[in-house]
Amino acid sequence: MDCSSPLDISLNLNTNSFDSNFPAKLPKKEVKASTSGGVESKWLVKDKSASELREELNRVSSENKKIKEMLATVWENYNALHHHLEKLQSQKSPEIDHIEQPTKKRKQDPEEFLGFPNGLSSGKTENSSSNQYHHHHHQQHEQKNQLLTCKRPVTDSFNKVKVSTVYVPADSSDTSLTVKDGYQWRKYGQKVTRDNPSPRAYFRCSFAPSCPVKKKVQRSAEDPSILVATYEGTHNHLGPNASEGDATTQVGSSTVTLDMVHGGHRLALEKNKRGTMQEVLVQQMASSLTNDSNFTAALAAAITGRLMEQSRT
DNA sequence: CGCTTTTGACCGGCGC
DNA sequence: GCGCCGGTCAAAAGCG
Repeated sequence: MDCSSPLDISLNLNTNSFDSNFPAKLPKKEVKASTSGGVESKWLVKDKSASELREELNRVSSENKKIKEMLATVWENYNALHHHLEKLQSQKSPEIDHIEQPTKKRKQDPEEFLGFPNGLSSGKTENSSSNQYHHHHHQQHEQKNQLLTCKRPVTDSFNKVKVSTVYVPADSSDTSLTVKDGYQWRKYGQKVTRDNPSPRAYFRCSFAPSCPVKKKVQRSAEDPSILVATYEGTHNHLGPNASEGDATTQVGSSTVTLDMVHGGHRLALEKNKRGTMQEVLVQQMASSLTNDSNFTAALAAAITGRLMEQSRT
């Protein structure tokens, strides 16, 4: 995994200062030293209003504590979800299909679509998908619809087309719907969908037709700074720049590896129907943390870094 | 000149 | 059957 990133994504939410006795213990001089610029002079000048400062410090530290707790909860939820998912995958549970949502809708909402049960592995080990492609994409299409609509009973074709969803932070001013993942893609269509003002781009692997993989990229309706890439199928060749199965995403100068295959902690935020509650919880927490998209992005990057760190140890 | 992207047309599934 | 919608096709334009 390539997680060396030029981007500074250290969890800079005062987690370094999460030492429980941080606020009480810290002498004012240290506070002064740890702050910078104009803020520093402010601290110096207001030396006499120490009680005010202490109050503010306490307030900030309690906020930090809350954030820390939230992150811990997110992490717990993530782990729980992850374990659950692994269990399901190992069992190849057939009943995964008929959980909730007996929706009569023709198609699921995009956000629901993102909660695709099969979404976790881009299938490095799965190569049966390539077999069916030369029957043409109709079959694939059928299977996909089968999956989407939950209309028919589960058959063993269920697992043939791997679908995974990857959330990639991207500059919201960047209108190009490109997610660099080490593979070469050829765009074959673009559509504006009903539930999302931003268009959806359709890509095929440039190795097509021998490689059946397709991807859809669309800006998240909720958070325009996030690109949602949906991969369908499995590459039957090695990627030109990346190890197979890893989606190495370059955002600006930073490189974030989105490992969708290995058992370790994944960076991609992926939804599972059974994990929807957790996901919603996470999102609510996230939105309650801030309305500032910059903060959100920084937080996401920070969490990503932490997850990566832990997954390596 | 060949490859890629753009974009309107077309197709098939689905709900009403 | 009709209209809506997502997905795909394919001709034209763009680009190196």
